Amino acid sequence: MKIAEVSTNPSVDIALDTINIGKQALVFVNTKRSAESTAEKISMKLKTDNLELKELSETILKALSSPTKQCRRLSKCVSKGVAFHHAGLAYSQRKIIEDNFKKGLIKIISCTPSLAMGVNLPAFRAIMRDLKRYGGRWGMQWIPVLEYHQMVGRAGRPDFNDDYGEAICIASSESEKTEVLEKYLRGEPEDVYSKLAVEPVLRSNILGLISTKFARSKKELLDFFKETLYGYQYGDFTEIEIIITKILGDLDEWGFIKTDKDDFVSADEIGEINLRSTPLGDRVSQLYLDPYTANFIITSLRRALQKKTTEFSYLQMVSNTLELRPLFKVKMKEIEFVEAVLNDNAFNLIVLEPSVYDHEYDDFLNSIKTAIIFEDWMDENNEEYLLEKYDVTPGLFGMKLNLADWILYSTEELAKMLNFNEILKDISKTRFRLKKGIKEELIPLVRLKKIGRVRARKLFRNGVKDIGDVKKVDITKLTQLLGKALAYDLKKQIGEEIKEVPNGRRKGQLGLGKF
DNA sequence: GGACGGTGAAACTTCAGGTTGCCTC
DNA sequence: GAAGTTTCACCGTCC
Repeated sequence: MKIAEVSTNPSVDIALDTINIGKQALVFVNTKRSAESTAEKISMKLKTDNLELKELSETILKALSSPTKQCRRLSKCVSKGVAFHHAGLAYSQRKIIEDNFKKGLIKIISCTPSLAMGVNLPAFRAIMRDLKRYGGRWGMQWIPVLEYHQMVGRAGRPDFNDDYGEAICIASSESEKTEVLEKYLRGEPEDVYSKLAVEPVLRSNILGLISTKFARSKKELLDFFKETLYGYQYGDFTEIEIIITKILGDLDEWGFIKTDKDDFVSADEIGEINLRSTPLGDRVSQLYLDPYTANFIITSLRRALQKKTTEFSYLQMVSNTLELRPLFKVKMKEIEFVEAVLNDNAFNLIVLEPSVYDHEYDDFLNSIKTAIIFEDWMDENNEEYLLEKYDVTPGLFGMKLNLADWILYSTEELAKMLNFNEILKDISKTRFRLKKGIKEELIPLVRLKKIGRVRARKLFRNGVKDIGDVKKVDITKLTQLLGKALAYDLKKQIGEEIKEVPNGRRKGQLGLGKF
């Protein structure tokens, strides 16, 4: 098969050819940046004046309260029927792209593996530009065969009367071509390994089994794991026993379980030791927290009781948990700035700072940067600001925000269990402000339904600063600020019923949607 | 003469992804 | 390891 060479870039050419034959394609690349630039390159070769696409492009641009450069770039591509797709996109934008690719409106998506892993979006062609990916200190690595299968599996849309699909790998040389053939076309996929083998998961599961009284002794625990895929793969049970014993020791030390070791038991009996979870352990298990993280939080909170803390202290603690990884990385040019913030906050931190020479130090700095970003969000900076300043995309940020909220919720719960009442308020306040992305002064307003950070700030700027002000303010002024429906709704929320003047929108009448 | 803009090569920087809790309209 | 981005030297043009 011969494909017209329109550009110097084979994947662009194949994508354009796909459009020419009236089909759709997915282009898989190995970085977010590549996904964007490839989509851009393809779209630049295209001309369309499709009205539907134009509308779609507008919707995408307006997905966030203020568009980021990422939104603008995506919107521009979409106006030509091309899109990029990766975890950095806002959730709503991802959804729009997926839906409109299914509908056939968007012809090409250039994407990272996010698409192959998640949603099922079949296309006539799956173009695999990159089969290698950066793997840290191992340099560029071939991606797993399983992942290759995921991508190939997207080729062909039986429901669109395609009786076949095309999966195309792009090799940069003759030798690479041979390698691809050997590894992916003729090669065997890797074995599937149990996820239980990851220590945090194992820890959580052991605590869970004890907490639910599913396992009452080490022997019962061992029996359980022997039956799992994990036990099957590990094969050597003495090895498993050593790991389980170590974890039990940790759980005991952290106060999440109790063993009967205080009573005298002989070595033979040790397998029969009675295991019980403590109320604290039960809560940790209910919260789905990794016990290691739970212990980390508790020790940090103990430190918080001893010293002056700020909201930054808690944000940094949260950023330092395993759950939030991978963190936002400190870029070369940011090191100085991040270290300066670290110095300013050093006295308030409740997490011990590792030595500069420690290999953990990098991640510690990353946790500072992540906390800085959270703090900026609480200071009411928007997604556009975060992208410009830190190169943090809305999608990834949203994900971290959600995680941080969960960890702060768990922190709150643990503090309650331990009666750390002095700091409880600070934790809740931090969580609330982070979740809403607001300064302290907006807290009362945001508690109202349908009032988020943007509307609350608007009200505040216009002198409506709390519930009392909402009561006092004239309905006309409120309508000016928020629109009629919302203004009346707000008055209603605070228990003030105002008769609606006629000529308003009738009940059940809806505005025109975007589609 | 100097400000400005375009161009291309060299230097530099960075690199995929996502499940968990709980609540509320 | 490679792509994408930034930087910088160089040159031409215009006022």
